[in-house]
Amino acid sequence: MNLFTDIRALVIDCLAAMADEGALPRGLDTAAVTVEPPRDAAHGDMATNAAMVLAKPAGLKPRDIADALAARLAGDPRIAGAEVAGPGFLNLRLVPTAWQAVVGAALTQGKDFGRGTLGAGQKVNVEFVSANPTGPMHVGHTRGAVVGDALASLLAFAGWDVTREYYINDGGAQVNVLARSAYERYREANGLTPEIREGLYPGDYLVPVGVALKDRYGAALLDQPEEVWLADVREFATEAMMAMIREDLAVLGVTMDVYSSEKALYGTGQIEAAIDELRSKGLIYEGVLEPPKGKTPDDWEPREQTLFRSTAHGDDVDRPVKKSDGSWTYFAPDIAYHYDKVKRGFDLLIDILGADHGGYVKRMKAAVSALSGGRVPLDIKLVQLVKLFKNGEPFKMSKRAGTFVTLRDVVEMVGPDVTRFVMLTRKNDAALDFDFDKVLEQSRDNPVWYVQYAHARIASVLRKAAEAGVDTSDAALAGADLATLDHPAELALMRKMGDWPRQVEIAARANEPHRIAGYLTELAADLHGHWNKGNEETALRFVQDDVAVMTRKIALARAVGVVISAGLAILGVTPVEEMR
RNA sequence: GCACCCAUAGCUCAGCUGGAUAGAGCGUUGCCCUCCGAAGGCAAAGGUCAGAGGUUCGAAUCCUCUUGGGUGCGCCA
Repeated sequence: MNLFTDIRALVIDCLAAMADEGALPRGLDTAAVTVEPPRDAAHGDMATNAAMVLAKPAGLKPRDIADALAARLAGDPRIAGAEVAGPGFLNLRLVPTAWQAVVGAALTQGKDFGRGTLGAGQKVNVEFVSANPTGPMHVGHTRGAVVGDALASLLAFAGWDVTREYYINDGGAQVNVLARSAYERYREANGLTPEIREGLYPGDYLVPVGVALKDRYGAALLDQPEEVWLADVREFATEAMMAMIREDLAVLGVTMDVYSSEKALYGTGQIEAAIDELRSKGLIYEGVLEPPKGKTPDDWEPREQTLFRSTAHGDDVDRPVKKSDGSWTYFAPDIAYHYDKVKRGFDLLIDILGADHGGYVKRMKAAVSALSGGRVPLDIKLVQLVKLFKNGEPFKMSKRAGTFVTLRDVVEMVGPDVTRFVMLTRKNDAALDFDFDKVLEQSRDNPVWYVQYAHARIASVLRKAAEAGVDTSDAALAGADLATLDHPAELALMRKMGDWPRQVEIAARANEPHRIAGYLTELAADLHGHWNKGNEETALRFVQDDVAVMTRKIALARAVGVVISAGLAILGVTPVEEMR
C-alpha cells in the first residue's frame, strides 16, 4: 500500500470528474500532478500542486481550480480537510484511520511492506565491482560492491527482475602481469629468489599462489621461457584471484548471479559480431584521430585506426576499437559484452564504476544506444573514492610495497553491517569519509548506531510486553484496535512510516540506494523523539500497565521496527535485537 | 584545450529528479535531566544555496557564462 499514490489517484479521479462536469477542459495532461508530504507538517498531511500545474493549460486561476478540487476531495471518506494555501497548493488532512491503516499494513505485510511495482517486472542488469582479478579488493571496490548490491536489492524491492553481474577483466595485459608476478612467487616457493621487477604486482597475497603452483607443477616450469608457462600460470593465478574476490564479496554479504569473462569473448567471434553489428549501421570506419588539444602526448603521431563513430550517439570524439597492431582495444570486448547483455533481453543496464572511469561513460552509452537501437538505456553510476580516517587522522596502512587497505581489513575492523551502512550514507558521486572510530561510536551523530539503537529499543519493549502477557506476534498485533492511537505524536510517526513506500519509489527511480539510509535515519530520529516524549508524557510510552492499551502501543512500535528492518534489508544490514 | 562530477550554516552533510519561511547532526549559547533501554532532553543563534544572467506562476534544483576543486582525455582496463 502506498497512501500517496492512492490519494494521487483520488486527485486524478476528481479532476476527471470535474472535466466531465465542464469545470475543467477535457484532456488535460495530469502527469505533472504530484501528491507529496508538505515541507512543513503544519500545512497538513499531504499537498498537491494540481491547481498550479493545470491553471495555465486550463486557462483558469489556480485558486478556482483548487477550490473546486477541494470541495470534491472533501467528499472522500479518507479526507478530513482540504484547504487552499500559498500560490495554489491544496493541503490535505487525512482522517486518523487512514494513517492507522499504515500500521496495520506494516504488520500484515511485514518485510514486504513498501514493496512496489515501479519496475513492472522488467529485467535490469546491475554490473558492479568488476575488479581486475589481479589482487584482493580494496576499499574503493568495497564501496562499489555495496552500492551495486544495495541498488540491486532496491530495484528488486521496487518490482524489477534483477540480475547481479560481475565482469571479469581476464583478457587484457594485466592478467599477464599477474601471471609473471605469480611465476616469481612460484620460483620463490622453489627456493629461488623472486625478481619482482618494476611493474609486477609485489603483494604477498601471491605467495600462496606460488606455493600452490609448486604443488601442481613441482619444478617443471623453472627456467622455462615464458611461452611455455604463461597461459597456464595465468589461468591458475586468475582463478586463484577470483576465488579470493568471491570470498571477499561473501564476507561483505554480496552474492553475484552471473560472472562474465572477458577472455571468453575472444576467439568466439563475439567481438567481431558486435563490431559487425555497428559496421552494419555505418558506425565503423578507418580514420585518424586528432590529438587531444592542450595535452598532446609526447609520442603522438597520426595513425589510421579502426574507429567507432560514437559521436553519432552523443560522444565527443570517435573511439578506436583496434590498436595500431590490429588487436582489439579494451573497448572492443566491452562493446561485445554490453551487446551480449542487450541480447540477453535486459530492459535496463546499470554499470557501477569507479569515478576514474568517468571518461568512459559517453562512449559506452553510445555503444549501447547503437547496439540496442535506442531500446535499452544504460545508466552508469560513478562511485567516488573513500577517504579513510582513524580518530580524525588520515589513515594509511603500512607503507610496505603492495599492501593497501583491503575490503577484508575494513570488514574485520568494523564488521560487514557497519561497512555497508556507512558506504551508503552518501550519494555515490560524492567522496566519502570513513573513520574507523567514528563509525563504531555510540552517539547521535553515527547513523548506523542510531538506526540500530532504534530497532533495539523496539525489540526491547516487545520483550517487555511479551513478559507482561501481550501476544507480540505480528499477526496478533495486526488485530489490535488502533482507533485510539490518535495522539498527534503517534500520528506523526505513522505519517513517517506511510512515507516509506514512496521513499522506495523515489530511491528506485533515481537508482540511489543512499536515500534509503537517509530515510531510515529520519525514521529512527522520529522514533527516538517519540520515545523521549514518553519520558514526560507517560501516555506515549509503549510499555503500559493496561494490556489492551499496551497492545496498541506495541503494534505501533513493532510497525516502525518492521519498516526499519525492511529498509535495512535493502541495504544488506542485519537489524540488531539489542545493543551490546 | 575539451568532457564529466562537485560547490548548501563555523564543520560534516540532507534536500522528494521545479514547489510554500532551504533542513539535520556536530560545534556554540541558554535551560532541563534517577525518564519503556544509560550511551541524554528541550530551545536559541547561525544562510547572498560559489557568482552573474536566463527559462517559469515558482529555481538550491533546469539552461548559459564565470570562479574554485576533483577525475579523465589513441596503441592501459
